[in-house]
Amino acid sequence: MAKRSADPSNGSAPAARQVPMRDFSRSLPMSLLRAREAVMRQFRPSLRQHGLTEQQWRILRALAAIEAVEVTELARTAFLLGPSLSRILRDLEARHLIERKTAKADQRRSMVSISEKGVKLMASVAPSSEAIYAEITRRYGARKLAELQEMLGELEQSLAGLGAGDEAIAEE
Amino acid sequence: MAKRSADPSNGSAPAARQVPMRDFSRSLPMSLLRAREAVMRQFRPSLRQHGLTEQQWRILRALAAIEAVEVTELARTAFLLGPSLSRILRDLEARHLIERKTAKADQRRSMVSISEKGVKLMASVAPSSEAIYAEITRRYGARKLAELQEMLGELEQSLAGLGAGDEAIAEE
DNA sequence: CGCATTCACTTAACATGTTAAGTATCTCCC
DNA sequence: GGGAGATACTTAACATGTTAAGTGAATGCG
Repeated sequence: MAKRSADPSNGSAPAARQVPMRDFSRSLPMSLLRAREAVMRQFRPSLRQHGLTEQQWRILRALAAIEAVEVTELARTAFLLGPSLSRILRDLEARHLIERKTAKADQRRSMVSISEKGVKLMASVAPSSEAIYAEITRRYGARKLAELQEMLGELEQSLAGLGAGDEAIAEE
Repeated sequence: MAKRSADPSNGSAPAARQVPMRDFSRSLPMSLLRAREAVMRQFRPSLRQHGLTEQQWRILRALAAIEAVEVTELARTAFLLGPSLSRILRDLEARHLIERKTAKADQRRSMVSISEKGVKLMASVAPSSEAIYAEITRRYGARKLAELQEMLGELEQSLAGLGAGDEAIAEE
């Protein structure tokens, strides 16, 4: 349908087809990207209705289960880089959805926690969020979903030691 | 190690644990996000050495296999939103890695193609990129990788009809 | 023909991703 | 106890993600 015929009538066709590679659209990164987007597309409308972005929601969820965390650990939990987290925390604090106070023992650290208002917001979002997750599980199959997550985890594991490129491994 | 004990000495512990939900870190979106990041972390150093971002590389790869495409179709192929693509094309054109000319039949459309310089750049990146992909395949297992991609594709499929939230489905 | 709609982008504006640099605090060792 | 280095963030700067609005060119229809 969307197939494009060669159309040799093009007067000055530039270079192409010179670098043979795997079919791009079937690469692992693209598969992961598309799959994740297909999933997140389901959640975004509901979050948006409540004035939350995906990342803000991640932060609130990470905070909901604990009393307080340091920013660094929160970054690890919510899988955000420090600078992103720093900005988002500033905004969430301005909206009074979280609270921050510097640790007594170490003035460098600041402990972050969810506020009452944040808890209430979460409570208003959670039902719809759970419903969407349930629908995804229903469509894809609970067993298959668990298997997929298992395989994703193993993929992570198998790449764990491969480093960020310039860090020479120290233990051998 | 990183386990945090309750520490009841906290004078004014704010709200927490109020909204029971699935363990956040095991959610499907997070699994997909972490897996993709684990994969892309392998590729980024090599791309960066050649002055390319992940998205610029996606665009060049999408262009390498064809003579020319419209921007809209390129957006679909490279899985980028129009505005992102528009900016990146502007930059790639300024670097003479791609070429653009407006279609004869329809002045609105512009046909994008990779340039000679772009082809050469791709040729210099491709070997390392293929090597990395091969190493990932080796570590994870070729069969398992194919299976994973199959499952990711099925996940996409099973969510295909679920729409962007506000579009009423017409066929039932 | 004329004009409202649609279409194919591009711009704009704001949030986040990403790397590098800055700042304040803490630790350790002399 | 004092200064070098490490730590825990925060800022800065630039690229991309994301939605909405803008622009110019086709299309359709009265």
